[in-house]
Amino acid sequence: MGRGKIEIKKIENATNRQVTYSKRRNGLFKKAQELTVLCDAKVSLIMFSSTGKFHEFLSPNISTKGVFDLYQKATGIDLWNSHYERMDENYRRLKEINKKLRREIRQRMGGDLNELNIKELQALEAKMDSSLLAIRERKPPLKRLLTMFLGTMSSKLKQTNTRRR
Amino acid sequence: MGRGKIEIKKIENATNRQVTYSKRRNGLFKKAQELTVLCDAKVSLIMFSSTGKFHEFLSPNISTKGVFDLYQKATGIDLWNSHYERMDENYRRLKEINKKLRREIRQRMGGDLNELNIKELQALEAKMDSSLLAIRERKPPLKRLLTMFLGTMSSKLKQTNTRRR
DNA sequence: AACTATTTATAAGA
DNA sequence: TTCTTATAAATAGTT
Repeated sequence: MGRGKIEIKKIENATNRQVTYSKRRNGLFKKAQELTVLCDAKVSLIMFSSTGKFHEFLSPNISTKGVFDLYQKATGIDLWNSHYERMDENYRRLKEINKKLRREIRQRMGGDLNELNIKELQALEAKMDSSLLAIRERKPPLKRLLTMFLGTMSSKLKQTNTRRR
Repeated sequence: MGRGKIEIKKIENATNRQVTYSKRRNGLFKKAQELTVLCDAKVSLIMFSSTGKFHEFLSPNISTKGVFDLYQKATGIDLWNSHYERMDENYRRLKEINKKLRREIRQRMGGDLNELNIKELQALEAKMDSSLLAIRERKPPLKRLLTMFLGTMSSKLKQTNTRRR
């Protein structure tokens, strides 16, 4: 639609490409706007030019985060999922490390201090287990789990260090 | 563009609205496709009809995740923000724990084994530092950092356990 | 889902 | 960039 028909292939001249991008971007935005109003639709249109310039259109009364959430519901692709999978994986790894540390401590040291450490570690593990249960139900941030784990670990170390002095 | 001019306002008749949505949606997708090819642009177009039906167009050689990452860079609105903040925070906490563990080991044990551990831990820490630098530049998954840390930790423990037997 | 009279978008030029 | 305008393309109303 113009003075001549054009083939749909990359415009090699960078200036022409830029001009066409600018014109057609406006056209696309206008169409998106019209669709939004005419059909009461939600539209998210995000574009990056070949030079990396960013432009977006977003229907009123929706946010990018909102689109993102709807997208996940619609596609079943949970972009946050890998996050929680990693959390689980890290939890298992921490637990494994925990076991090895406990074994190492048992091998290296004897006596009440060792026993106390084991008890503390067991209590920690129970805490982590229940915490993980809660997380699996409601998926709160990783932060909470690690804060709990590291906080307990930290105070344990402080105690044992103090005890030795 | 049609038999008559229309006003841009919500089409009240639900059937007409649906028909228009379908027609214009196809038009928008075609335009998005053409823009992608002509201008070598990256386009993400996500739409939800008034009845909640989902449709999307995505330029080849980009993912929805990729668009969101670019979106964040462009806008400064970081939807994954808390994720990476947590990663940084966890890194600092792990490093702190690391220091405490090293101090504890130094206090509890002496000899070559201890020196070796310190060297290994220092090497680990250097690895983590450079890894974190890379992460701050390119933001790869948390997994990579932790896998590196835990993997090294794990093999270190295996070595020290074996050495004792 | 097709058709087609019209409106709208836009390619090329200024 | 912005405007102009001849022409291509999209689509509103109809079948």
